[in-house]
Amino acid sequence: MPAASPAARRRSVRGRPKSARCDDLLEVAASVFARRGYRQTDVQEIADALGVGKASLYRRYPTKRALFLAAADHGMRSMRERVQAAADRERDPLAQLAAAIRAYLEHFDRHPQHAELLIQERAEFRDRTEPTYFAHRKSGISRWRRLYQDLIDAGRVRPMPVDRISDVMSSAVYGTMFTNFFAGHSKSSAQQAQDILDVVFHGILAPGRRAGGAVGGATGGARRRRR
Amino acid sequence: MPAASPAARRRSVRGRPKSARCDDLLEVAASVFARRGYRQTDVQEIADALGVGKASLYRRYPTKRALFLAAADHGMRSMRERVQAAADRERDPLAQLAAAIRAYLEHFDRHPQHAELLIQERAEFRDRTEPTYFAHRKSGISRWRRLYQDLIDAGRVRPMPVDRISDVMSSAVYGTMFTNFFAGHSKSSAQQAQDILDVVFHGILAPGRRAGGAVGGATGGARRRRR
Amino acid sequence: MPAASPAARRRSVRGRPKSARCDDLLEVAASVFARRGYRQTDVQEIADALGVGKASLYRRYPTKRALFLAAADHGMRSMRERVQAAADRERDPLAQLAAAIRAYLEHFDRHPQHAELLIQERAEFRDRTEPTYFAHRKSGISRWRRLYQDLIDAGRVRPMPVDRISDVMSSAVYGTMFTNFFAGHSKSSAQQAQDILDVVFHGILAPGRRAGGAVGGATGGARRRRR
Amino acid sequence: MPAASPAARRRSVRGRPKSARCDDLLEVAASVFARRGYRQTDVQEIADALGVGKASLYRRYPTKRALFLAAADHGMRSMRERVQAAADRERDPLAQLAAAIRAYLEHFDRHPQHAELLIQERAEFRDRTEPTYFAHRKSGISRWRRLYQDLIDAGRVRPMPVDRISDVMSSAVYGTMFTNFFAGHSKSSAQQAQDILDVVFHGILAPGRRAGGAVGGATGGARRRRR
DNA sequence: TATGAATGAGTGTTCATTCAT
DNA sequence: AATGAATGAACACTCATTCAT
Repeated sequence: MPAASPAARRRSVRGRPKSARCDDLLEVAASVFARRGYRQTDVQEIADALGVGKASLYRRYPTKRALFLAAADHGMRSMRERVQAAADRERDPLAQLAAAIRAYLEHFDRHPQHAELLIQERAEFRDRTEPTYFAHRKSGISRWRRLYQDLIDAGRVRPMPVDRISDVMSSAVYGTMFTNFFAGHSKSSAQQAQDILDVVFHGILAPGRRAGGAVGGATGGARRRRR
Repeated sequence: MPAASPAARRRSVRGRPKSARCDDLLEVAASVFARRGYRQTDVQEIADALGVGKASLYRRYPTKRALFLAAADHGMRSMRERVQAAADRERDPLAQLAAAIRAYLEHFDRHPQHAELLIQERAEFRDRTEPTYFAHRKSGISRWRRLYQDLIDAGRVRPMPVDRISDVMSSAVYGTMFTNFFAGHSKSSAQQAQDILDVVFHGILAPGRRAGGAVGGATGGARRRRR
Repeated sequence: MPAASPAARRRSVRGRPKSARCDDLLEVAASVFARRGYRQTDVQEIADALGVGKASLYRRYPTKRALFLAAADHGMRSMRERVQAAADRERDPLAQLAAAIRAYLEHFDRHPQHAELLIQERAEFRDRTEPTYFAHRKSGISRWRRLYQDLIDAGRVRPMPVDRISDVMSSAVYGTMFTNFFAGHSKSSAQQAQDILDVVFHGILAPGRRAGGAVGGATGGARRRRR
Repeated sequence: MPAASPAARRRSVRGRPKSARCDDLLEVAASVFARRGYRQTDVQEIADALGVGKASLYRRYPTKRALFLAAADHGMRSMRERVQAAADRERDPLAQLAAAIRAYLEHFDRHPQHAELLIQERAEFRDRTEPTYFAHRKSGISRWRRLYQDLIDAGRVRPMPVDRISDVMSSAVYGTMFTNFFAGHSKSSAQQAQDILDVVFHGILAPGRRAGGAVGGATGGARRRRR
């Protein structure tokens, strides 16, 4: 189908489910929102980028805000799918974890607009009951909590509250993503994933000195069971 | 005040003297910007909060943007001072690190508006060559890199690239701060600092299993098996 | 309307059709600008006078300045058309000249706002490369220069540089218009035209004394006696 | 007195009558108003140019408007003085007229800011009962009307209403001044004065054809008494 | 008196949203 | 249904004038 006119193209998909075109729409919207920022984005720009009239956009999404949030949700959903799929391709739990982190960093690396939208969302819609990202994170986190618990039960991970693992791991990954986004990459996503895992798996203290630390030790609920 | 020259003295009393305190001004501006968001904030609101005329603000800061950036810089500066001071109160390097992390998390806990401004800045001024936060971070990071190297030299931390420690630690702390900010606290800042240190110092793997991991091995290489 | 193609036809009815008449718009704008002055005129006032929204004006003219200049150009264009038409109705060259002057003065008499805009333009847009009036004047002057030359060739006008006739005539007419505008009329436009023509055609010196004047001699040179 | 400091200079004229410094002040104000336009001129700019505080200006002139009008009046007064003086230096009435026109054009040539202020005044203060220029003109015109009448009585100027001479002459001179101002000079002021006088004194029609004109002739009150 | 600081009232321009085809 | 025109509500910034030394 070489170079159909927009009108013809549109006609040719008549009857196709809306969702396909809707995905395109949200991708385009995400790009524009990310490139220009929410406030700087004129709805007309998105309409132009899509080759449709402005009012047609308003037909599908009642407000600019709704359009933006749909685009943000779409980005998060596609990220989660990618991460899930990457994890599912591995068998070993630790390998699953590694794959997930890699996939996560790589996703935002390849789709920085999705990271941008997280920022924009927070900046503009501080009132939203739950930010898109954390809504998704919460619903995705249980898989990993289960995984951590299984590893502890299997003796591969030392006994400790799964919350602690989960929180630190999430923060490290999340912080890396934002740092990349804000300040640019210094290393590849794969290398960054390696680094996180090396530190989180093995710690940084020299083996012989582990027990004696004045900090990070048994105090404050971080009571290590082993001595 | 060692006897100013008559001319200088006269100049100093010419006209109506300045009135408002500059630090207060930036604190108030930061609060309003954080509460309402950059775009939603009418400069008039800040003027009202200060009890001054809008034009008086424009006398000191030529644009809304300049006022905002001054407030953001002010917030970062005060955070850094607090963190430095906390670290300086400790003697042991690991204790310094712990104190710094605690102070960092506590600062943003007590002054969430400073975190908010980081978001707002990114959302509105994507073009700024270097975001405030990272400008400050870069200039503050060297202290910690030296500290990590000293710990390695002293045999207290196992040999590894200081970059790796620095990046993971920074990301974990930064990610925790943003998570707190976006999704609220589940634990106290002190506890969160403990958790980070426990994981980063000791790792999560059970001692017996450390060497054999298929992933997260100690090697620096990005030995990716797939792709 | 010879059967537009379906595509063109469809495009032509896309969206809400334009409504307001452009000439009316500029006439109204000219009146308001003239009545209140450029700076004192709030664009809203023009919109109100037209019964449209302010933003609708900005749709057609991107800035207040552009709107003003369009109104000024419109005024000059309509003046020139009127003058041309009046001259074209006459056959004899001298009668053409008389008709043109009369029409010119009458135009500004009936549309004083067009004179006002010339003043306003100069006052506000000193930087404009060429004032509207003189751009129009330059392009209209050649007709008259040719006419003067023909009259000299035909022996009806005494030999002299056409520039001199053209400059003095233009200035007299232009000065009369501005005087009327600033200070009000003391006579009808037709009478003023008569007066100018009487003086410029016949001079004021008594016939017998013509040759001997100490000043204003017929020579082209700037034979200044002093300085 | 080589290069006194502003303060010293000011001190050195203490006791001197106000008017001298007032003239300087108005000249400076005129320059700034002319260079930037009335609206674009910030009172601060004039204060800076004078090396005084803004409030000190407000002490002498209660409003920006009053300051401007004083500057405009000052410019007109100095023009009239110059023109009067030039005319007074001549003995022959026609030479007086010539000298006055030359002086007038030369004044605005050398002080274009005075022309600018006439424009600005009209643009900004349309409500002023009588524009500065015409107030001055009216009070200065009687001299010339008397002069024209004397010339008619003496038989040097053909019998005609003095109004007609006065109006056409004034308009030609006024129009030339504005044309120079708006569109730049094509000739020297002295040459322009010559041209005006040549045309107004001798007319442009060839001597033999004078009587027969279809226009500019005896109609409309312009009834030439001589045949 | 002379001054610089302070400010309130005013305005050009934008754009999300609605309307009329 | 689809579209471009129309628009009201909003807001950053200016500056003549006043105020407090």
